[in-house]
Amino acid sequence: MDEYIGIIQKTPLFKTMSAEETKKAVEYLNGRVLDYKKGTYIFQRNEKIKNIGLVIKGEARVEREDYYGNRSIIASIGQGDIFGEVYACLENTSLGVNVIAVKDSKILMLNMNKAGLEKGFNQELYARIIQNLISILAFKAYSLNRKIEHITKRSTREKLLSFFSEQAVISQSSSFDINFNRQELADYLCVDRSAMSLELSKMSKDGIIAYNKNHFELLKHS
Amino acid sequence: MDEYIGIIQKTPLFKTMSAEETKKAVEYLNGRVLDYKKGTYIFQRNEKIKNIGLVIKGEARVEREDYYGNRSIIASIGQGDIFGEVYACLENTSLGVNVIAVKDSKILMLNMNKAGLEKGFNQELYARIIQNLISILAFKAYSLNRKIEHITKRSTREKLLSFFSEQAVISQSSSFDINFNRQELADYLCVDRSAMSLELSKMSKDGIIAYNKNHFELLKHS
DNA sequence: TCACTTCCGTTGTAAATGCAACATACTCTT
DNA sequence: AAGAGTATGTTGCATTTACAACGGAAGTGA
Repeated sequence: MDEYIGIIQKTPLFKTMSAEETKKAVEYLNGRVLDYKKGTYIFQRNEKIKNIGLVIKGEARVEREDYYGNRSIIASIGQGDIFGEVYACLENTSLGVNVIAVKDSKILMLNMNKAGLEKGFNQELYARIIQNLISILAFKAYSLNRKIEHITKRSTREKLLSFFSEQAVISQSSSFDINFNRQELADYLCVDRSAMSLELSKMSKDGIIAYNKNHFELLKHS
Repeated sequence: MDEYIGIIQKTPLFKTMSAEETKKAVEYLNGRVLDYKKGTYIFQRNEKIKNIGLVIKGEARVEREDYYGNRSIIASIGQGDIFGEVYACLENTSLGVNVIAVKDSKILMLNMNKAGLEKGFNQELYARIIQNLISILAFKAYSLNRKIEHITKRSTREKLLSFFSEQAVISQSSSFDINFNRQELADYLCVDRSAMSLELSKMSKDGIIAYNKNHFELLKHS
């Protein structure tokens, strides 16, 4: 276990913790490192999970299977990423997705039960873990909310303006850089890349925005 | 305060608690009932909030203001609903929306700081509040995730099938009732109601689904 | 410099969507 | 049963979008 502490420590769940504290925390949470062969299930649909997974080595994939058996990839999970935290915190909800190892992987399983508090563990440390968990969940809800706000806009132009407007507010300036390339931005906003490029051109012609590569500026209009 | 315990107790934050425990819990969380006149701000953009609000009486509205000053309504919050829980749990993120009283309102403000744990409060009770908070946040992330999965589908038909497929999986049956009427379903999936109705007809003609009012059935195809 | 790749913008076309307007069906009240 | 009001289905049309295909620009490595 000790050899992995470096990776473990970097995850948001153990934020603000020293290596020593992380080690203790992992112990509190009943941490166990499990090996999964490429192609095997880590979590399976309809399971009720109580553990959060943390990828120490390898890679996993979250897949959803619909009514017809069609599979679609929801997310890829690499080293240092955690998964299952939402379902592990929902007692009455069984997993709606499969998590599969796409390479031979080592996964740290952490039991997030409230049990820890009662067993005379270091309470201050436990409180920090819980605090971190809350931050992770809150940030997730926050991010998803922002995304939904953009993609619920009906037209490509509105989606772009919604996104740009947010960026402007965040950077407290009418001009800002974005972290997406065109394809990524199109995926994020759920539109076609070329259609988006076209719309960007139009918006520029209409004098609403100006841009150069990944630098954008909102021009004063309404 | 005591007169409101009935309302307070019903919120998810105090789930599984008796009236007596709820009273204690509110005390732990430094609960204060504040009055807001119609039209006044409860929370304002750029604030860093530490309190969760709970509507005891009246009604509030969450609004976002974009770069151009245009306002749009994000949500309405009525008696028994809580708000601000996501931002209150994010230390470094200031509020991106305004919360405004749309009627004269009484709001219970609850301080969710980790402070409680240290001050010799009833630990078991505190743990349950935290557990409830975690459940609320996890459920929020879960719900948003599901919605995003549906609305990121590119066509109306795919969105509908994504939604129906989930309903089928949930009810473990190919036929099920839905809780939305057409307009609500259209809003949820971010499509035009009439276009959606048309698509439903087509899907029925194509033999993919059968439906009557709010009862739907997925027919075996791929 | 020359291939090679990746990213981005442009064009044309077919298809999907939003929108408005109307028709029909259902619900509720009196 | 009548009538009002609401929910749902249908139609036609204008617009938007996705998709495919291409060309140019910029970056990379030999």
